[in-house]
Amino acid sequence: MESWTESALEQLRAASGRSGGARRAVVDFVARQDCCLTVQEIYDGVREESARVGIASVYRAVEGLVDAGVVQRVDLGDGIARFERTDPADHHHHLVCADCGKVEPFADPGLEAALERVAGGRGYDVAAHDVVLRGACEDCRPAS
Amino acid sequence: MESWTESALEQLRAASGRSGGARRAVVDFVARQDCCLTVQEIYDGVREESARVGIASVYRAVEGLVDAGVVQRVDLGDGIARFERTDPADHHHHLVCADCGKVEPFADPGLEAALERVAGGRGYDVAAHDVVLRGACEDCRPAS
DNA sequence: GTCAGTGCAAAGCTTTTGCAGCGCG
DNA sequence: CGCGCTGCAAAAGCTTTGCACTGAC
Repeated sequence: MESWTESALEQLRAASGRSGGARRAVVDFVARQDCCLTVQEIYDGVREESARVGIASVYRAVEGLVDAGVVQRVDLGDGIARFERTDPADHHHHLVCADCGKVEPFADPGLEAALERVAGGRGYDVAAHDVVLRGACEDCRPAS
Repeated sequence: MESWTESALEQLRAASGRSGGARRAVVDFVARQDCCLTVQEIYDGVREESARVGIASVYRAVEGLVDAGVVQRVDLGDGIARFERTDPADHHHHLVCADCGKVEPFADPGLEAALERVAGGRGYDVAAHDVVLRGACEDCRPAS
């Protein structure tokens, strides 16, 4: 399988012709994440390994990756944007604990099927969908 | 049917004992809306009919209404929070046009059923869910 | 060599907080 | 008639933009 990293860098290069160090560092870091991260988290993570990366470059890199379709934005309701790889092999949505803020990914074929059906039944040409479930996680639930 | 307005004001009063003019104006305005609105839109709308309402009071009123469960926050992916009535009789989700930004509500029983199934199958005690579909609306689609 | 990409800093948004005073209950 | 709600203004995030400079092609 072709690595997501290569594919992402290719997309960026196709879109603009170049790909500097910051973009490469962001792509490399995001490639190793399993779930969505805030820009601040990406910035911190990239800074820890590479260095001398401005947060503005992270925002710009992420924006380019979203436009290229290899990264998607996720809003969990706290007003901070999160981003994660668009990985067809690991399509998932998010469970957010209303109490402790924990975020867990989940996948459900039945849900996806229902979403496909909705998309097909409208005049809309649906390109993407997001689902966020909010509630109390196992740890927070017993604490009544 | 008991009006949503009365119920909302009751909830506010129960939570804090009082309900000043700004809160009443916000509740009254939101009660007449069919879909989600930004805080700025609520502020503008309330200012047009009532007057002398600070935007901070709109934020505070909305926060109280969300805590009371009569209003819910909706994130459509543009980084601006939207709010709408929690109306069990008109449960819906949102279609957002990636091109023109138009927002349309939609409802789908099959999707709701799938969501219930997902919620039931987890250790999570799911209290709410949001679904956002993104794509090109009928008006924007032909314009390739 | 050129010009997109970059880092820093400053500006722009939305949203929150401080505070004196009004007004609901 | 007390205490919470209110409006205004200032502050606090998150995000974007301006600008000179670097480095990829």
